[in-house]
Amino acid sequence: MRIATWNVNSLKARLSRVEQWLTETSPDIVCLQETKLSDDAFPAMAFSTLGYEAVHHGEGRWNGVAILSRLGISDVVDGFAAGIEPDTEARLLTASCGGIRVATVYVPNGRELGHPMYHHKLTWLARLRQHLEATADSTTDVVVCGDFNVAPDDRDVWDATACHGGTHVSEAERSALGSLMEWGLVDVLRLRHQEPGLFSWWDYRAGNFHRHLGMRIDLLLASAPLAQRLSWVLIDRNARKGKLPSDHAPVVAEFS
DNA sequence: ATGGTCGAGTATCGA
Repeated sequence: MRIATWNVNSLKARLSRVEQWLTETSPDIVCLQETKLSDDAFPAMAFSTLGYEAVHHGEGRWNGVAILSRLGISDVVDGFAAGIEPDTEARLLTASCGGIRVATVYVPNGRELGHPMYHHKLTWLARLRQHLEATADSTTDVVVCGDFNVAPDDRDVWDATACHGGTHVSEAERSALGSLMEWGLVDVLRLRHQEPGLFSWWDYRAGNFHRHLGMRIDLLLASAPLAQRLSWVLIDRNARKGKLPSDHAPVVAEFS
């Protein structure tokens, strides 16, 4: 079973590249973020043609998340589970696909340290943990993947000194991500690859991609029993190259 | 020269 996550930075602008990538990569389950589409504008037919059922939770101009599956889709939840303070934005979508509880997440960026949106980011991550507690239990295989807007440790940024003092690397953000993972999730890329410099996002500006100035902020987290079935995992840098790329590369993992 | 580019939409804002 092959599972992928990709922040596409506008599915409208990226559709032809996404279609091409799906054909080449053949994932069974795909989590998308930043579709920037309303539900009405979501191109379900394009994915159906490629063999995917799809669900989308969007708002139009910003945010927007989707799940594509070749293994069926059921028990869909838009946003946080009942009983948790609702999100005013479309950043979370959960569904069951082929026996796995799958959540696609687009964590708030945070803007800058101390900004109201930074505090919102921290509480959002705490609510995501509550959501997992409400929507899955220890007997369920779970995947939580997407754009976390947090680099888990200093190996995950091009220069820890240069990044210090900004968002994505603060202790509070890393701690909030850690709390989420303590629910019982494993960062599967680090099961196979320990080296620094494995990035999933590069700013469009200043030729950062070609200068290797990036961060690993797109994570594929799996519950421990599922993580033990990991066959391989990679970040597909090739998808960041060429014409009209997203500023994020997909992360793909294969489970036996 | 302390920016640099995208994508939303059409003036700026968000990332």
